[in-house]
Formats: sequence, C-alpha cells, structure tokens
Amino acid sequence: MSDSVPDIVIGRLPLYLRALARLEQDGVPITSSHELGAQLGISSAQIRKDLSHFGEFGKQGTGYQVPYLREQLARILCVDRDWTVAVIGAGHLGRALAGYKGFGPRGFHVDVIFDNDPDIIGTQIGGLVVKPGESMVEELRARRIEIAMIAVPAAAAQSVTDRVVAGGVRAILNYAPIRLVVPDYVHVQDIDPVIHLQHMTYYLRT
Amino acid sequence: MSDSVPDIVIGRLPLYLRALARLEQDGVPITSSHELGAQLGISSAQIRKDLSHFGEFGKQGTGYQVPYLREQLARILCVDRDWTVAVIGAGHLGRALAGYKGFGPRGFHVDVIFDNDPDIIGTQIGGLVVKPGESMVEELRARRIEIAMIAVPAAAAQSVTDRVVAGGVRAILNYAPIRLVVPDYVHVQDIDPVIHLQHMTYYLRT
DNA sequence: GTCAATCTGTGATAGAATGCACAAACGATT
DNA sequence: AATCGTTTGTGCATTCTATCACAGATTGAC
Repeated sequence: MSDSVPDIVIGRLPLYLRALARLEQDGVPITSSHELGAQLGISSAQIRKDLSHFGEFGKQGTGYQVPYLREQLARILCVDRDWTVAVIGAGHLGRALAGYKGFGPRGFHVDVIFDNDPDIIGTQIGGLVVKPGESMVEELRARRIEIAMIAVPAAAAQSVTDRVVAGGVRAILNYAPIRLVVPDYVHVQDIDPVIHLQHMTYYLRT
Repeated sequence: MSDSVPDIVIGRLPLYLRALARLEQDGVPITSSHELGAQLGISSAQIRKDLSHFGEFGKQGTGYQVPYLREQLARILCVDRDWTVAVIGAGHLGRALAGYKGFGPRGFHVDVIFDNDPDIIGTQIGGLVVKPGESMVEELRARRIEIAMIAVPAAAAQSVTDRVVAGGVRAILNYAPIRLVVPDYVHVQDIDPVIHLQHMTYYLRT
C-alpha cells in the first residue's frame, strides 16, 4: 500500500466520498463495492482496487461500514479538517463562488475575496468585504489562506496567480481559460464549462 | 483515420481549440506541435497523434497554419455553429450561468431559464424571464433546446433530468453532485468544484 | 544546387489502467 | 457443524494510452 498512488485513483476518491456521504445521510449502515459502483457508474473491481492502495477497509461476505469508510476516505483526502479559501475576482463568477452554500458543509471556508475595481472594493458579498488586489499577498499570509479560487479574466490570471503563490497558497482552483504556470509544489485544477460543452458537441453530430 | 476516436482524445481537442483561438487573437499565423504543447503542458507527440485521428493538418518543416487548424478543430467538434442552451434552476448558480459572458462568444446561447419557486418565476435574469418548471418539456421542444445546464439541488436533479430528456435535450452539463441516469444517446458532463478541491487537498498533506 | 535545421505523421514500444476470476472469509440457515 | 450465498482483496490478462524515434518533407542560408 501507499507507494505513490496514481493520480487518477486520487481523482476518484472524492467521488467515493460523495457517494458514501449520501448513503450515510440516507441512514444506510453498510454498503458494497457493487452498490457504490452502480451508484457511480464505476466497476466494483475498480473501487476495490482503488481502496486497496490505502489498506483494507471492508469485511469479506459483508461489505463496508459506511461511516467507517467515509471517515477513512476523509482522512486519506485530508478533508477531516477545515480549509481556508480565498476568492480572487468579484465579478459574476467570484460572487457566485463566495455565495455558494456547498463549500462550507464540506469543509471549505471562503474567508476573503479580492478585486481591483475601485467601485467594487469595500462592498459586501455574502458577509465578506471585498479587499483590494494590492493587499493580496499580506492578507493571504495574515489569514493563512491555503486555497485560492481564481475567477478573473484570462489576461489577469497569470499575474494574479504569481501573487497568490507569493501569498503562500499551494492549491488553486482555476476558472480562467488558460494554463497557469506555477512552481512544482503548487497544485492547480482547472474548471472551464465551455471545454465540457465542446466535448459533448462532438457527439451531437447528425 | 476516423475509426471511433477514443473519448480521451476528444476531451483534449477543446484545449487545443482554446489555445489556437488565443494564438489567433494574438496574431500568430503559424504554430507547431511543440509550441502548442508547451502552452498546454502536453507533449508534442501527443498533439500530433491526436490530430492524426482526423487527417493531416500540418506541413512538415513548417508547422500548422493557426486559422486553418482552428477552423478544422471547430468543425470536428461541431462548434462551427451555434447551440441553444437552457439553464435549469435560478438560484445563485443558475443566475451566474445565465449571466456568464463567456458562453455567447464561443457559440453557446442561453435562451431560457427555469425554476419552481413562485417568487422567482417571472423575474428577469440577464434579459431572460424565468419560466416555471411545469412548462419545461413544451418550452424545450418549442425552442429546440439542444443542451441543458442543470443547477438544481441534488434531490431534484434526477427528476429534472428526466424532464429535460423528455424535452429532447441530448447533452447535459450537470452541476448537481449526483450521477444522473440518462438514456444511452444522452451525454452528461459533471462539474463539482468540491471534487476538484478534495483532489488537491490530498497532496497538501505536509 | 547543396546542406543544415526544422517539423510532421506514424510504426513500434513501453507503460498504465482496467476488468476478470478466484481463493479466502464471513454470516445466515438448517 | 455443514452448507449456501455473498463479498473482499488480488494475481493475471487484456485493453487502452503515451512516448519514442525516425523517414520523409519543407524552408532558408550560402
């Protein structure tokens, strides 16, 4: 076990965690790799093999205790604690992110939001006062921000990224439609809905 | 060429298209698989092989004509035309999607938005009047909507999906944190920022 | 015209991910 | 205690993916 687990496996763990949280909420005490797989559209063998990278969590003949496996996955993914998040950019997207109710319950707390527009700086968004971009590095450090969500235009994204990294952030959720250049120790995940749309339109031919 | 191209290859084409659009805007007339790869963090060989599934678009010794390759990729992905989109759910997320300026220029036009809340129905969002959920199937058909973006709570997502499919939609961008069950001919792409965040937190273990 | 430098497209190869299938283990039932 | 149905964890085979490396084509310099 635990000998540099493939990134593609890590990417599936949050899906397992989400399904388990759902089962737990529904009061299901025990599940199986088959049930999980059916719910996620993933083969049961794959789920068992993925989990085996980290240990043995089930019982033969029975399956998995839902709360126990959820706890273990949360521990593995390091989401058995809270994380501090900054939103960069207070346009439509930034405001939606700052106001999104789905982050808090899953342990991600938006503590601060930045923008460069003088008309927006100082206004309130979801209980947060918009801070000026110039104060970003100090603010990020002072508040011990660990994750940044970048919601600025493509043209500004790289320079904003450089400052976010200077502020000590090591994980970036990037909504800008460009590839960000970051040091090796910084992780980036990209979200661009248009990319997903174009992926689907390929199959809509005819 | 064209003998059932792997889906993973299709998924990269929008990235190539995005990079080419950027180069074209910057007035770069010619590029190479090396330059594209450097910009995207993908090996040049991979780009050449991906493109080779669809034909020969470059010239040896020279590279690729940016406008020509962009056109060809747009044609392959079927984004050399416009698409009609519906947003389902007029909460924070639905409103952000309906107001997002990044869809139109890339050929995706939000024509209608639905919600079930009587207080929201009839209000205006980004120039659109919110329609009631009951009228969904007829409205989707009447407007020939091709793509739906689902931005409703998890509990409502599956029943909404069933109606969207009944309305003739064959592609769904799903923001709800559950796996949607759809007929084979319907395509689904999921977006859940929390999944991406949890993917990164794994690596933030110190 | 010749040569060096460059770049594409692709066959071959190495590598990674997935699915299969079974031994071992467990609980329920008789 | 014996049996049956179920489920895990895993070695193995298969399939899928990515990379290597080179022939052939093109350009530009001299």
